Amino acid sequence: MTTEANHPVRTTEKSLHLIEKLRELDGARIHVLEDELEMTKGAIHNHLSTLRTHGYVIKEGNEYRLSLKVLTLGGYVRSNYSIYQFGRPKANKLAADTGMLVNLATEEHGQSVYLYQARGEYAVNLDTQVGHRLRLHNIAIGKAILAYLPDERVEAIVDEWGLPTETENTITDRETLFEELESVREQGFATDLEERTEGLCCIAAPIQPGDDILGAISISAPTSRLGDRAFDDDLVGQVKSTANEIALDIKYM
Amino acid sequence: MTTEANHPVRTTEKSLHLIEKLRELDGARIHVLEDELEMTKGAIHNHLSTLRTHGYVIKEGNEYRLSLKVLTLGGYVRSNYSIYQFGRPKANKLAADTGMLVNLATEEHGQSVYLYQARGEYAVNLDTQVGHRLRLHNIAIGKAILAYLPDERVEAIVDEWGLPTETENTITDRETLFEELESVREQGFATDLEERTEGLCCIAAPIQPGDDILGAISISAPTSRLGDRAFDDDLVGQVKSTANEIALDIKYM
DNA sequence: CATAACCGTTTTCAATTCGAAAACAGCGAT
DNA sequence: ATCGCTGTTTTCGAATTGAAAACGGTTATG
Repeated sequence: MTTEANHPVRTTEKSLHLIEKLRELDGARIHVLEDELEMTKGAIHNHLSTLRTHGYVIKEGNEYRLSLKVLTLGGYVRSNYSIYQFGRPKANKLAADTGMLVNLATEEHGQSVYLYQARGEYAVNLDTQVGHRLRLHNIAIGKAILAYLPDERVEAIVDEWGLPTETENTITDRETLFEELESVREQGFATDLEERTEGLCCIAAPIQPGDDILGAISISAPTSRLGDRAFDDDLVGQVKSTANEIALDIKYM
Repeated sequence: MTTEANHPVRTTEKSLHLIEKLRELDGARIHVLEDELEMTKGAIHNHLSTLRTHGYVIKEGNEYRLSLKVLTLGGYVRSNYSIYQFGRPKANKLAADTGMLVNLATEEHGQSVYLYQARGEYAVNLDTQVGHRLRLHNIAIGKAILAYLPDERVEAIVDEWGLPTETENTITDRETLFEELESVREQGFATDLEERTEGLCCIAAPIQPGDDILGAISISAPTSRLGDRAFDDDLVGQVKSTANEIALDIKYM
């Protein structure tokens, strides 16, 4: 899967590098960018002015930074995902019913991308936010997605992103991963037992209205809370049926 | 306030036009873009391939569309706003306490940009979403912001965006607007009584940790519900004190 | 089933445009 | 008042873009 343009537009690439760098540095002055990128200050100035004219960049004093235009754009893109449109109200309900943190995510470029979060009364505060991208192998949402992708796709994703260790519970070899995915398919849901974050567990179910997997929904909670309540409240059942409802809404929309 | 680059990078502008168009059309094929933009298909192909290499565009069959990379970027930009960082937990609490829809917004380019929404138990479903941009003159959040901007800034914003009618309650002349803003300053909060949307009312308070106004927080509810509960629950007081808490958190962070 | 129409991709090369370098201007510090 | 630092502007040679045409793959049509 090579995505090299065979006739790349170099000028556009320079602008994109500039955008990346502004993000990385949370804004910067021109002479700083001059050191970071291989461009002269005259060129940087031209690019930044152009991006500014079009509303992508804001200048405060001599500091340039990305504007909220990207947030606006991102909102538009997100609103086209049926899993977001139909999943949002269901995620709200699941959060209200369980009191937990509910996540809605899809797959892009072999990563999970968080589309929405709903917070119940006792929702944990996590490092994950809308737009964040995580690897798929060590989170419940990720494994719920991987389980319903073709094997060769999973192989390619593991090739690209690896199986890096995050906690002592992280799955780090392919064989174990494929066994796990098989058991996800048998059970219809995936779990994350402190595989990415110490003390945090998740339960996820796939959202699959047709042949293709569109994403997954999960609940996250501290290990103690999930352990206590998982069976009493049939949390697994709630997550699975929410995922099913979303899938049905999408299928017959 | 002219933001014309005096040496614009035309190639970058072409890519940006392409991005805008993809957003507008929610994705498109090359020959459609050829009709919409003044570019040949060869050029469009080069630009799209370049944007794709860098992850901004996705190709599905022969259809090109914007990827979630912009959502990711937008998330990073948003997380740099202190009003978001500190306002998010407070907005969650206000939503839980009042059961309503809570909005957090800032100003950019003379518009309001929604940074966050928190949903209480009885929150209305609205057309506003994170990232959306609205005019300032006919929403509570907007007037709460305008009231604490310098007069000449307000004038400039009205010059740029006008005071278009949305409902019969919309303020449409400058004099009334400035009177309203004066009363917002006296009272320390702003209201929207069906000025943008029939049947919807809002209460907003400014977030101003220092000399500059950073944004505002509001609650939205159907006219009937707000009317019933506004006085009983001292909703105005709750919104104002939440705004104050956020401002203090930011000031002494 | 053959053929045509259509459309995305590639190639070539002339015209455009970009940006390196240098000069300028504005601000802050000394 | 002067110097130094940086952002902006200008100029013009060099790099790159993209118009046009050819190609090739896919879908529609007779």
